[in-house]
Amino acid sequence: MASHGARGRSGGRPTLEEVAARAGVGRGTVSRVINGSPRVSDATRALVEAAVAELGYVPNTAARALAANRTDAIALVVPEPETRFFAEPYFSDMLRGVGAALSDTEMQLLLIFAGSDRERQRLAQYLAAHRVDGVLLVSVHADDPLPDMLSQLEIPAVISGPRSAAETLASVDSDNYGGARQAVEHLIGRGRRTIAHITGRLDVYGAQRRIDGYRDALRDAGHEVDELLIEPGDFSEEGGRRAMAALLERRPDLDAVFAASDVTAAGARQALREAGRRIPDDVALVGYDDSAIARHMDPPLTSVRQPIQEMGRAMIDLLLTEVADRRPAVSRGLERRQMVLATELVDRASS
Amino acid sequence: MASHGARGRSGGRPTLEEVAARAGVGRGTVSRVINGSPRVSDATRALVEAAVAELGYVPNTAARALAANRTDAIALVVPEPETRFFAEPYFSDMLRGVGAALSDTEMQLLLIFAGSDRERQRLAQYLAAHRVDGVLLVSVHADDPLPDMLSQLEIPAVISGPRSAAETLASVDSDNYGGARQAVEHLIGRGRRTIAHITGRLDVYGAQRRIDGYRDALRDAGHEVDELLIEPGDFSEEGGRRAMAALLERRPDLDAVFAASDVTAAGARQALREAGRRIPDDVALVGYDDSAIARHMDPPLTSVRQPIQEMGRAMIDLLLTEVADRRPAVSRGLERRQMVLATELVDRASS
DNA sequence: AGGTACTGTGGGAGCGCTCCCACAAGTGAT
DNA sequence: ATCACTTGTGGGAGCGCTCCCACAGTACCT
Repeated sequence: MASHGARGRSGGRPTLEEVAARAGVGRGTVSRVINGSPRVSDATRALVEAAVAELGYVPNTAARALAANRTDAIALVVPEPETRFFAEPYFSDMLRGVGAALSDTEMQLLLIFAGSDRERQRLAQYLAAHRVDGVLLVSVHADDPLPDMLSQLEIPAVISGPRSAAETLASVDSDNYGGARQAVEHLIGRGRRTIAHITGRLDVYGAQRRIDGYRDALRDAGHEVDELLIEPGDFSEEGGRRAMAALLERRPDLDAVFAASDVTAAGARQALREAGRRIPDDVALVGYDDSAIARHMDPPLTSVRQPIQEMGRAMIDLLLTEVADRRPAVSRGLERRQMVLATELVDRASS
Repeated sequence: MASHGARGRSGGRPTLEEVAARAGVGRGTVSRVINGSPRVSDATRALVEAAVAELGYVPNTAARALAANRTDAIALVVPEPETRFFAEPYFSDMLRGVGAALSDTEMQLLLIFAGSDRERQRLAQYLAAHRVDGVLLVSVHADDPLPDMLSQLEIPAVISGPRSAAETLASVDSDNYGGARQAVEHLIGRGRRTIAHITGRLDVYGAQRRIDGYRDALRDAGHEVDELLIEPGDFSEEGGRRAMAALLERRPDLDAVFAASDVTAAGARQALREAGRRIPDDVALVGYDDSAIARHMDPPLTSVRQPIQEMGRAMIDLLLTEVADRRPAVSRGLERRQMVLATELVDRASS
């Protein structure tokens, strides 16, 4: 049938040249029409479009990539094992936002996991080959070499959750400081007096910002900040349980807890229950993320919602701008592009 | 270290030609080394490899794709909305298996959702542009036009779960018939006498096979098959609930139920509970999929496990063979390639 | 009349590969 | 010595685009 050896004149997919011949114009003109250049008369454009439709012409991506030195693809790099990716609603929401923002584009999204060393290796190779025009980085730890590799290769990148206040990459983040303030102010407003905080991993910038927000909210309300009420966690359930137990031992009189994540709050709840404290009667509990866990907890957990889908959109916006400008924002000496999106407190029965 | 400034003519990435110059050989020879051709002497190979390492050469994928007319990429097409994808462990397991099988390959995996019409449109465009060498199709309904489109475009494809016994595409499936038999034989072995079956969607081939397995297992054990004990479901929880209620009304004396999916079993459990039947004391319950639901049900659900990761691997094996052979298996007139993998009964407290 | 500026168009020159033919050199049978 | 292979190698000819220069045509000045 169709494809024997010599895929000659008319056998395979139509080429630009064939469309040009059909429309009775030159190759350049067809290219202009395909790429939406304004420098084509309406009559010619119509002619070309007809030919394209008749032949069912679809541009050859490889040829375009080779000639134009771009791939029309960006990667969403997840430096976590796949399991984490599927377990945490954060990622799927992010993917949704990114996908939505990309759907009006010709850009294609690649999902790349870099959890294992092996996968890291592959990714490095991949990036070195410049197989994507830009990279979206989510969930990056402070000491990850990935961002630097990206700068080195001059690949535009946007990070969700800057690594520090001095983040050099373009970044999108939710307002961790403000979110923490909301949580604490809410608890104060409910009449709680002794409010503890179980932090996230201390090497995560966002976790630090939440601590800052916690402190400032108390201070601004005229409470003093008792360092004994701050206990480090690590975003995990077990960490939350341990931290809560420690806090209860140290300050049995506490009447509220702000946990740095919903999962942490779940752990804390467990410890509270074991200690015979009722939620919210004895101790009010507020989490962070507004994940499915929060909605299904017993009692449902008051939590700080991050606009994750919107963050995904914002990342794409930033990235596409940089890609269009053909180099990372920082190397153009432009003002650093850091976006911070507002959070929202979702009030449920736990507080 | 490796990459300082003046690399070759223009300062960009090194090309084949530059590697050739550096190694003092011809372009063709370098290409041969890169692609692992045996027709290169060991001495020359060493020379070229050294040059590659020194220059940090990485092949240009676009150029290769253009010249060789292949993309070294395959797509995993999920004709479902993203939400389903993340909700069902089936997909993540599949992805794991596929990823693992692909990790020794140069092949790149693309994850493409085609849940909405819009996404469908994009996918069609994508396939028409031949941007992948092959396609993995999961969760395809009987009337989906996708498989035909693929054949039309002569894109190699492997489907998980054939659409019928006469599936033309290469396919991988678990042994639905055998799995159902295992479930029913298990119930018979436990001394159950009146075993009902809540089916899956009847337009899904696998669901039909499970009904066949149910029937034959009963027959072979000397039981007669009572059609009143077979109630159609649709794989959903609500469907399971409804079906169970209908069965209880019709045959209040039943003492076991084989449900076509864990989710269905969850619905059935609800109906049983409402009717005051205890599990497994009054009615034994067996599901299908061995999903997280099964493990977390109360009581934990006996279920038929499908080797989903292995299925992913098998799909890749089939697909890569077809891709290497450059056209769909069926058009080569080869024996159809249908793989069927064994299932395993996971015995828990519900039976 | 000539000059200048634009708009629309055609087509050459690559982009960096793979494929394949040509050919030199070696090997062994006749 | 001739022929017939085999092995290893070089490099031409594309693959189907984009980029950009050249140039015809038109418009509006001097």
